[in-house]
Amino acid sequence: MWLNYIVNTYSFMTEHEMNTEQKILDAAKDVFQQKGLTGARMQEIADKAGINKALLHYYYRTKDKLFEKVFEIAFSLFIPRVKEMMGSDRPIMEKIAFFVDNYLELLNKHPYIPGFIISELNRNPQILVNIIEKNIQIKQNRLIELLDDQIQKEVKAGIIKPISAKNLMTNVISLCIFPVVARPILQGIIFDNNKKEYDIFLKERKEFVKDYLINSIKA
Amino acid sequence: MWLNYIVNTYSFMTEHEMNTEQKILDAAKDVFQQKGLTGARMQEIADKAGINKALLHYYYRTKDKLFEKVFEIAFSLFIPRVKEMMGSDRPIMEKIAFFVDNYLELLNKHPYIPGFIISELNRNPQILVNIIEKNIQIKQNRLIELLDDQIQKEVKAGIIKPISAKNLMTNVISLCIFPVVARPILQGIIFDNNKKEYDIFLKERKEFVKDYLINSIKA
DNA sequence: GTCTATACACTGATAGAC
DNA sequence: GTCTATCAGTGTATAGAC
Repeated sequence: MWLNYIVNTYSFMTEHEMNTEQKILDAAKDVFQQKGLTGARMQEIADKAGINKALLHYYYRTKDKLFEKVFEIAFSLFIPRVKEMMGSDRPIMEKIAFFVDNYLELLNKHPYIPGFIISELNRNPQILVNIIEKNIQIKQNRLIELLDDQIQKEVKAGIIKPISAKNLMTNVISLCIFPVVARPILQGIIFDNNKKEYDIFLKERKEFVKDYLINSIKA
Repeated sequence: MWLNYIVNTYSFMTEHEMNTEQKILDAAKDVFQQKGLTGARMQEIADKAGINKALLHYYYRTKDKLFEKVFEIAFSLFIPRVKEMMGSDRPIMEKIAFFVDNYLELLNKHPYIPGFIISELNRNPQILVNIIEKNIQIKQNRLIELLDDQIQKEVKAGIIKPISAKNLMTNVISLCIFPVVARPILQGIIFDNNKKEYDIFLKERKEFVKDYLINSIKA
C-alpha cells in the first residue's frame, strides 16, 4: 500500500469508500508516475483500480484534480523530511549522516517519485505554489538561516571547513537524488545498461556518500 | 539558432529546405522540451515554425519521428562531451576543473535540455537503446576503465584519496546537473522562489563546485 | 514544397438507470 | 456508489489542389 494518507486525513469516511478511494490513488500514482500528467489515461487508471471511468470522475471530478492529489502526496512524502532531518539540534556531521541514511532508504523504497516530481514541476512550476499555499508545514521557512547559523558556529570552532548552508544542502541532496533520477543515463552510459550492476552500485554508494560528504567538510 | 546540426549533416540540401527543416527543429525543440512528448501538440510546433501541420508531416512523417530527432540532437549535445572531456590525458584534478568549467557553461546555455532528457528517458528508457545503436560514437566504451586506471595510479602516487571512477564521475555530474534540473524545487524551498537569487547562486556555485570537488579528493 | 479541408481515432467528461 | 452508453472536443495524420 502506498500511503494511508487518506485514512488519516478523512477519518470520517466509511471503510468501503476508503478502499475505493485508496485503490484509485494507488492506481493513479502508478500511471501518473510512469506516463506523466499528459501521458496518463483515465481509462488505464480505472482499469488498474478495477473500476470504470465514470466512477473515477465521481471521486475526482477531473483528471487535473486527481493528478494534483497524487502529486501532493508524493511531494509531501519527500520534501518535509528535509526539514525534519536538518532541523534537529545535532552537530552538522551527525545531521548529514542521519539525513543520508534516511533519505537513501526512502529513495530505495520510492525510486520513481523524485523523477516524477522533477518532471512535472519543470513542465508546470505553478503546481508548487498551490501546494505550498495549502500546506504551511511544507514551507522550509528559516530552516536555511538556522542551519547556516549552526554551520558558521562550527566553522569558527574549527570543526568543519567554511561552507554556506545553501551549498551544503544542495550538495547533500544532489548526491542523494541525482543517481536515482538520472539512472537511465548513468546506467546506460557508465554501466553498459547492466541493471544488476547499477543496483549494487547504488547500494554500495550509500556508505560512500556519507563518508564522502563528511570528509569533504571535516576541518 | 539552436544547432546547425542539419546544415552539417545534410549538406546536399538546398538552402530553402534547410531553412524550413531548421525552423521546424527549432520550434519542435522548444515545444517538446517544455511540454514533453505526450504534452506537445503538432499544431503548436507548426505555429511556432510558421508553417502548418500538413507540412510538418511532410518533413517528419509522425510525431514520434520528429520527437526522436529532437531528442537525439539534445542528447548528442550533452553526453558525448563527457567522454571528450574526461578522456584526455591530463591529471585528474585538471580534468575535473576543465569538465566543471565547460559543462556548467553548456548548462547555462541550455538549461532545459538535461531535464528534458531525464524526463523522457524515465518515461521510455528504450529511446536510449535506439540512439546508442545509431550513434556508435556516443558509447562511452572503456572510458570508465581507462579513467579508473588513471585514478588508481594517482592514488598510489599519493596525489588523490582513494575513490572509484564510477563514484567520482557520478559525483561530478550530479553536482553539476542536479541544481539545474531540480531548480523548481530548490528555488522554491530554499530560496523562497526568488528567481534572481537562484541565478546568482548558480553563478557563484561554479567556482565553488570546482574547488569542492578538487579539495574533496586531494590527498 | 506548401496549402486547405477532412478523415478518423481517442479521450475526458457527463447523463441516466440501478 | 457503481454501472453502461454516449457526447463533444481534440489531435494525429492524410488526400488532393496548386
